[in-house]
Amino acid sequence: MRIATWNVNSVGARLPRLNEWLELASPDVLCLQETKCAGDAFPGEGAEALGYEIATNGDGRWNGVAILSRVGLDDVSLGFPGQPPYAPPPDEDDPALIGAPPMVEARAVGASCGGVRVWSVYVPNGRSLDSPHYPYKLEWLAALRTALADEVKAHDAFVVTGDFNIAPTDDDVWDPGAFVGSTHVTDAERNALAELRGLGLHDVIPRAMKHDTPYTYWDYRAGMFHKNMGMRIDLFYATQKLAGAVKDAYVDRDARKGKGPSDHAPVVVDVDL
DNA sequence: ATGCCTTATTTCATAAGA
Repeated sequence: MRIATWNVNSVGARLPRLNEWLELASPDVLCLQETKCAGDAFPGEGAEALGYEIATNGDGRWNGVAILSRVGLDDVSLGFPGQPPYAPPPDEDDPALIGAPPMVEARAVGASCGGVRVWSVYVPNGRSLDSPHYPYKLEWLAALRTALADEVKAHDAFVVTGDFNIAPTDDDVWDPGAFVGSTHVTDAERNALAELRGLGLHDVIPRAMKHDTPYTYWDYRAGMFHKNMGMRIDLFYATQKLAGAVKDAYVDRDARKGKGPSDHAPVVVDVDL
């Protein structure tokens, strides 16, 4: 069984690359993040023609997650119990936003696929350490851990995967010095990952395919992909049952090349259950 | 080696991404 995750940075803009990649890599389950489309607007005809069922959770312009599966798609959860809304402080300069209800964003979708409980997550970015988005990120991760505790107990074969927007160690960024004072590398964020692992989840680290650095994201700007100035922020956290069944795991950096790529590469994990 | 930013929208400018 092949399970993959990919932040596509808009499924609409990435549609030709996505459908091409589905045929090429032929995953049984594909978790998507940053689909950037409403749930009922997901352009899934190409995937369905290849035999995939699709579960989507979408907001529209931002966020958006999905699971594509050709090995069954049951017990779909849009978001998780207790998922906190994003509620920034009122913006005095924008009266239209004052009094707007806080919004639970489309950042998580769960489903049971071929005997594996799968969650596709897009963790909030955090933006900067002094932004309200940063405590939101930490709160979101704490709530995710609480919600998944029961799921991990209930499913031997379990994985939560996607764009965590956290580099687990300094080895997971090209230059730790460039991140001093930034999000994605703080002790608080890394502790949140450690808390998740504390549920009994294992970080399945993929092969890099090149450079011995299994980065999954490279900024579009300044040729950073070509200089291998990247980060490993797309993670695959699996129970022992699933992690112990892994036969191969790799970053498909070829998908980061060529015309119209996402800024993230897919992570592909092969398991023999 | 595979190319020097991209996305959707409040569109010819902006916010967000990480």
